[in-house]
Amino acid sequence: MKNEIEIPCCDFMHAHDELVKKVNKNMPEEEVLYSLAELYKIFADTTRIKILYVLFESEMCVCDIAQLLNMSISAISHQLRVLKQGRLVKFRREGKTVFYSLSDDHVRTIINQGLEHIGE
Amino acid sequence: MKNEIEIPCCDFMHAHDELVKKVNKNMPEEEVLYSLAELYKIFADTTRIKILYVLFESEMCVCDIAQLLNMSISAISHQLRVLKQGRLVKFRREGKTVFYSLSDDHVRTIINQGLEHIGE
DNA sequence: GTTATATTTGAACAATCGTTCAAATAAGAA
DNA sequence: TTCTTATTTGAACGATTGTTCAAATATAAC
Repeated sequence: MKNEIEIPCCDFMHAHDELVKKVNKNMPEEEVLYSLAELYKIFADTTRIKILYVLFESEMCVCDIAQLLNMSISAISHQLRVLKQGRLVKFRREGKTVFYSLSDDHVRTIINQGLEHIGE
Repeated sequence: MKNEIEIPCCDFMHAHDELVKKVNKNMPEEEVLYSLAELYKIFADTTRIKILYVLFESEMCVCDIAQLLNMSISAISHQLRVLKQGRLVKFRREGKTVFYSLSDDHVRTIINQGLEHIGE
């Protein structure tokens, strides 16, 4: 069965006008929605979550993180770049070594809320 | 340059033993890490975030959501299934119509923390 | 039973993602 | 300079993802 143009299915909206207005008013800009989704994408991978857990304890260099997680330097470096771009970690160089650390506390809060949700 | 087996790169760990123990102690089980990543994957898409924002206001049927977001019924239904499987939304049937609503308040908290992070 | 409406589902598709591998930097030591 | 170490980067690969399309249910009305 084919839909008419513009009207996907229902003959009428169940939702009344006032509610529709309210939804449209509170819906964030497309740009904000995109940034939000991008942020959660960063948390949506076990390797990156592991890296964040490691950095909960202390700043650490790429090589130590790789050894702790038993993964290749390259894989960790690629993921640190993603975390860096999302402003979830910051870094400082000391000679040949680069030390990474958490950039703020939202990371802990978001992870803790996630844990609360799944631990029901 | 090729790595030795088991040792990815550094000649020594910068991190001392006590710290390594602490990291290993606080690292959640692989299963928990997987569930966490799965949860954030659900938030990692603008369409699903939009659906959640719509449901912040009121329970709503599939068709109304589709019209509000100007998307196909099928696309919305597929995403509602993902949200349902993640226990982020619940539903009730009323005749031919299925109404969806938020299943708990972690959703709002997680989205608000995300907004705080990007809004700096 | 048939018909119409609301929703779900499966297959297909392009697009995106995470890791590996190899090569390229960056910085200090010789 | 050359050598070694620590990290980054780009290309390639298979794996996963979101949407579309078409077909399948589910429920109510006739």
